[in-house]
Amino acid sequence: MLSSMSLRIALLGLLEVKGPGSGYDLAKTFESTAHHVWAAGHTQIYPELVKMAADGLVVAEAEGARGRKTYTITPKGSDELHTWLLEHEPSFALRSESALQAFLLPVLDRDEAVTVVERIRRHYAAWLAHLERTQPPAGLNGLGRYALDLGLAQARAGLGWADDTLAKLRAG
Amino acid sequence: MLSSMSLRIALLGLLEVKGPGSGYDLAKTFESTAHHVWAAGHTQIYPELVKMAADGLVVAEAEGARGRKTYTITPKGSDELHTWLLEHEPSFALRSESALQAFLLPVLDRDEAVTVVERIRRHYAAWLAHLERTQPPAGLNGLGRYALDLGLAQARAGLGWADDTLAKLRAG
DNA sequence: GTCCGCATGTAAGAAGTTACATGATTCT
DNA sequence: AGAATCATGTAACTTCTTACATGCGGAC
Repeated sequence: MLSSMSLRIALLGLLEVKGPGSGYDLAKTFESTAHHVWAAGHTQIYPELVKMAADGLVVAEAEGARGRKTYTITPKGSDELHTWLLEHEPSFALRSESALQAFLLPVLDRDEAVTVVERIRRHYAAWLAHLERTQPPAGLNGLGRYALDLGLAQARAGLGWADDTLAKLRAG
Repeated sequence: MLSSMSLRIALLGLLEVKGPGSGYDLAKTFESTAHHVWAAGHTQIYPELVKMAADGLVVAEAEGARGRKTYTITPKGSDELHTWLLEHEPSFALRSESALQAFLLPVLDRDEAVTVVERIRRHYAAWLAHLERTQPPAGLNGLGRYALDLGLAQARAGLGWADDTLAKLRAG
């Protein structure tokens, strides 16, 4: 077993809850439901499904129009999903461009720093607005509802940080 | 210019504030000060410095014991750093294993979900404790102080989410 | 019939991880 | 002398991004 393979896990989760689907379906669902926890486009998803099939985590039935393949999760795939959830210690490999900008603020003079923090603030505000518009998707058996709460909490924390920091910068 | 190159920027920031240093110095400083905003080990840093030197963002003086090279930021490097800070729109490419676990919670039964959230809670608690112990490093001219606040806010948000979620799971 | 969205992919390269390799200095 | 830590690197691999390529089906 490899160390990360989070994309696999996310795909297995969608297949387990939504039932069988094509790569295209998965890519769409990914975009609309899982994008804020793990981003991945179709160019990453298609080859990954092929590998997962080779590893016996999913099965593909080649079928219908323009070579559309429908993937179904196997018992082995379901096992892998549950094992990962129960046993994998999530890594805190943080890699955030806004946090990096925050880190580097002291190299700027005050006005520049204000500009940068205002932009970060707008980003958090936009993200928060987006999440507030997002309803936990129907037909997914609750999948994503807890992550949505987490996202909201993090976005609000970021927004609060930006406001505090702007106040500090303007006062100092 | 490439789209991301955040590692370069982080290194330029350290060189600008701390003054010249070797790859080893930078790797150490990275680990102790910037790790919570952008993780990178020496195997990534050494080759990157070579490329940055080739691009004229830093200069290396080969010197002293065991081939230790000291890198100094150039005006061009400083330019690049400031331009990035002022102009780069940070991307929100989120990729968090804990958020993914949160997303997938509904595939588990209640007791399993509680176990997973408790583990995530421990992680946020450990992170928070670590950040609370961390003092904004002296000798770095304030570098990292704002990112530290941001990290604290995010860790507290995560901890709060875990507590709320545990309450919900146990009540439901 | 032609345009648009559906649907599937490949290829090249950048970024990041893990494991390995090597030699110099300092401490005991 | 031996151990620990300083200090630098390479190689192989996985993961992710960007750009390109292709063909079907329905709408007009």
